Amino acid sequence: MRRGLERAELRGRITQLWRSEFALRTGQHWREENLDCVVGGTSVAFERHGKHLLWKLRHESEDVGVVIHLGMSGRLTVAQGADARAPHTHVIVQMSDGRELRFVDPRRFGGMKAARWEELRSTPPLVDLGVDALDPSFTGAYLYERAGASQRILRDVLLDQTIVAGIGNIYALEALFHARLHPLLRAARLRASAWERLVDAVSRVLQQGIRNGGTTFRDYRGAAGELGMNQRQLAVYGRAGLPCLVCGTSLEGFVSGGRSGAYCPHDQRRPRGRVA
DNA sequence: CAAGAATCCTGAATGC
DNA sequence: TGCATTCAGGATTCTT
Repeated sequence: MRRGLERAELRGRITQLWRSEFALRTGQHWREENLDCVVGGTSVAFERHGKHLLWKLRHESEDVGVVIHLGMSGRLTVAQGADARAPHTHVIVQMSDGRELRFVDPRRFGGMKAARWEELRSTPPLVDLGVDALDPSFTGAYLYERAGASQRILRDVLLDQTIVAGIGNIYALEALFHARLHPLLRAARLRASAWERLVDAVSRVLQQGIRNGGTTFRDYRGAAGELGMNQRQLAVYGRAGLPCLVCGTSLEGFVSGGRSGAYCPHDQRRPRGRVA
């Protein structure tokens, strides 16, 4: 998403902001959305930390930013002002060149908020996030330090954005498969070498996802509206009951914490048989 | 503390 | 065909 927006080269000035009558994510961090403060600003760059997109703007010699989270069904697209608005369009940022950045989100689990750049980086939700999953400082040693004593299952450790930011259910399950680790294994039972393996697998599945333009089951689209292709490469997510692509064993499904998952009972064995 | 459930929403798919 | 139920790339908040 970030790369697609960067490619769109939104270098003009923000002339106006339009919002639908519906709120996006409500809750502590998004309460003071302050979106109107971007009007008059000029786009500088799009950055990212985990699943949070950061739009950096210059406004009267001051750095201002917008944090965007797509939630489950959020989409950002760059459109011409005259283009028809998709259903569930909730925010439109109009640019001086006639283009618009549009936030479309049927379920409204996504969020947007604006503030001065430094404030944005030093307050929730950004300040609560762990290291980015693709940052070189995300290492086996780091994960061991943060989760090595935890009784939580590995899948949930990977989903905890305060430990490592940027991994969702799909990529967590895929990474565990590639690291040959059981998703329901308690974190405290892992050895140092396995943590390294897991970090390596996370990096590989995320980079593959980016190369393939994202994973589109239903809602995800790139900045130009294009579909992702990564759903074709998934080894375990959504494949419970189907044969493992490596060994042919029927993949096992599970539900934990209200979220479903799958793994190969042959390739992702539990070290000592006991599990969650 | 941490694990689990309920919650915020809509739409697609499935079941009867 | 129509209506009800279930489930979904997420995160927060409350309860146990």
